[in-house]
Amino acid sequence: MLIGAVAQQVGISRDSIRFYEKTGLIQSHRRANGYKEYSAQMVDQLELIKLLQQLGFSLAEVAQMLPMMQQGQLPAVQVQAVIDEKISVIDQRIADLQQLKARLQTLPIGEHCPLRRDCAVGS
Amino acid sequence: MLIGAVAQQVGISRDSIRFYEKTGLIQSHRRANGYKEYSAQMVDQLELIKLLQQLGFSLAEVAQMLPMMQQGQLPAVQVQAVIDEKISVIDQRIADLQQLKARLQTLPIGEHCPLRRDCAVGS
DNA sequence: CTAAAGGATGGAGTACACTCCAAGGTCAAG
DNA sequence: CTTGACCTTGGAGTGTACTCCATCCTTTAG
Repeated sequence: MLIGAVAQQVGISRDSIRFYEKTGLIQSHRRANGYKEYSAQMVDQLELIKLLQQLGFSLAEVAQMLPMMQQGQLPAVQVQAVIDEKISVIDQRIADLQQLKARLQTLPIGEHCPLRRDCAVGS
Repeated sequence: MLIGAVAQQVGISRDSIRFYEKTGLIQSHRRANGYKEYSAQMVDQLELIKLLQQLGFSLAEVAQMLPMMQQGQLPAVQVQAVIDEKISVIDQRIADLQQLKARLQTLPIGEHCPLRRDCAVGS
């Protein structure tokens, strides 16, 4: 596939893809005419990148996680350590989010106010 | 408290605090000498800001969430809608993180490789 | 009285992740 | 053989969130 098709399928811009390539996050090969050619797996890979980013990982972190996730078979011991570390980051983040959610849910929202003029509604 | 003490307690820079103030996220009042004075609650507030940011909310979003969270008594209906929206964002984020964690945990890490030369360990 | 440790301000600079633009090449359709 | 849609590169510009710097003011210790 060419860049435009990939961009459309993943739902990101061509410029983002070019940017990722420039920074070495992804690779492509060239057609005879100089156009970049992307495989179907690239769509998956870019979707993964997109997801990881939405979850708050920086591109540097994504670059670290990608090779672990995209391959079917993985090196070993040291990689497991990195994965464990990422998992604990994720666990912490989940815990924080749950705590935040609880905090939001238990806010005392009073019958107070609905339409009274002594009620200062922000906006 | 003065800015330095607050910064140290929260674990952020004075410049960050000044930046938050410049953008209207927080407020302080002045001492007679022109120095900014911060209350003890400001420490809590800044810790909340820090947490929300770590969870991936932008300062704009934090600005929207802060007034809801710091007050004891809240306006009402429309605010509840905003809170519900934030909670669903949080739920989605938790779900994604859990899925990602599962994906990381089920990666096929082979006995493959530990110290063989045909093993391409990234770095 | 002076020096050091803080505080204030304004403005420039930085890192990250794009985003936009200009100038030009490629290719299928009419 | 031109038009239009798509591709290329390089480089400039943007938004967010700081970070650093220079210059100046205030307060406390010696």
